[in-house]
Amino acid sequence: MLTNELLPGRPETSENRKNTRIQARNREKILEAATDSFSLYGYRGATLDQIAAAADMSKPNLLYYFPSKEELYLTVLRNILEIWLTPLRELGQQEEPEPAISAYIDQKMELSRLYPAASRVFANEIAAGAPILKPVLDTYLRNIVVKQARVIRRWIKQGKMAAIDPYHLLMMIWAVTQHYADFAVQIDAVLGKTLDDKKFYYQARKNVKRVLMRGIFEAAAIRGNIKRKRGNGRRELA
Amino acid sequence: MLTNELLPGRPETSENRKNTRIQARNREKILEAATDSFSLYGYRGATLDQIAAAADMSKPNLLYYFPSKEELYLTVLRNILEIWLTPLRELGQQEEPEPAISAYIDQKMELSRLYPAASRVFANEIAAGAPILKPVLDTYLRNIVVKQARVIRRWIKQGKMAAIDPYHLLMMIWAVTQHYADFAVQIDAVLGKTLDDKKFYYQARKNVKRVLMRGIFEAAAIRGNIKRKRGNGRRELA
DNA sequence: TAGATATTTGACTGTTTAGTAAAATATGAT
DNA sequence: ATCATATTTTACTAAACAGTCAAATATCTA
Repeated sequence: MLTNELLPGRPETSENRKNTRIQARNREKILEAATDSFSLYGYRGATLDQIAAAADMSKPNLLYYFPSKEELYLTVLRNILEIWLTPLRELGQQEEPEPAISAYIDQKMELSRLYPAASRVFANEIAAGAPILKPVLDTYLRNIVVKQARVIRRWIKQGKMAAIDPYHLLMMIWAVTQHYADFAVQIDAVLGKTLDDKKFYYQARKNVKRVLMRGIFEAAAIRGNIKRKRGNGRRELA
Repeated sequence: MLTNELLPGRPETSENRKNTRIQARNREKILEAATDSFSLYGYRGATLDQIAAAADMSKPNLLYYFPSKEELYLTVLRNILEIWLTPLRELGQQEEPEPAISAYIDQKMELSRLYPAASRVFANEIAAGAPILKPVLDTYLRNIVVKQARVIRRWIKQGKMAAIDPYHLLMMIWAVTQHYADFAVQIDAVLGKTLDDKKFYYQARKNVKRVLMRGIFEAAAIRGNIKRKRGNGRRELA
């Protein structure tokens, strides 16, 4: 697993993990309960008593599977990172920007639908100053983003999309798609809908893509950019 | 103050608040420290000891000004609501959509720049299931949003903007603008910049508006919408 | 079925938490 | 300066917290 190296603590290996059915089932139950608790209350606000109760076992039993609250949190974060980074790595591997960005938005929306609690754990970790993830963001995430930004910049130079700064473009996509998970309660309060509602999910995705894709690929903007870009030699965008 | 009625607890009145200079100064110091703490750790994760230390006073002294942790949190939330709802109320009061939405995005970006910690407290409250704000979201926020959505729908019918569902449109604006506050640490880790950097702030705003405004006001999309809308009598958008 | 090992739990510890009580100190008006 | 009142602090409580320990129970293998 790639993310094993990205975070401290003792990752799962065949040596320190007993591979019984009970182990697998209970670890899964605990991780689910922990993701929910951390997503609601953050690392400090979540309690092992509560997580243990939600996983239907005693606290010492939970600590039999995860030696400490921090180790449990690290495991949750590792899983989230794995899920979150995969689509981003694939973004720049495609030839044409339109299907690439369209697919990326689809994937991010799907993640918000499938793992809303995980999204909130991530958001919480960032809001808390990323005490655990900071080193990963500084190095690993940064590298991926820089790489994807280069690809996007090439697409812009080729006149295939509007001259949007790649970094802000990526952040906008993250912001909009993750919003549906992170602010699900607010959306539910105002509209009475969540992404679990299929119709609402498709409607959200359609509107998001309509605005973003038009904003990025509007013909006039692309032509205008090429003309302007010819005039000066600056590499900096936006 | 409008938001006094929106949340429970004892709001500030001239009767229960002594209007001395010391009161005003210390209450302000406490609210600043509390906003920081709540933004980092959420309601449950924040501690009065820490807040008191950050405000340079003993915990009992803090409790002299705010009778409980919850009352302190309520006061912080009340301030945030006041700041956050004002621009939204003004959005639909203008005649033309383009300057209205443009100004709204500007205002939201400005709030993210000026009050990033407040933005994170709000995000945290929502992520935690909005235990306090739920009633406000269900009624007050919902009413404002429904009202603004009606105005936006009228603009669309008049062919002044593309047929984006007003609710999703508002959420996209919230998502993108608040992202710069809520994920400031991530942005700083990847780009080495925050909204405190003036150049970065203007660059962020320019790119955000470029994508969103084009997505909403692209000429072809608006014309296309009018033609389509003429064909059928459906009111539902998107 | 017996023995070894894996799993689970009740009872506990030391620490941190929100909040209290009462006394000490500072401030402002006369 | 004096007194009433406002502010601050020290010492405390009860509950909640992460984590330990040893004993009890379940499961698996021979």
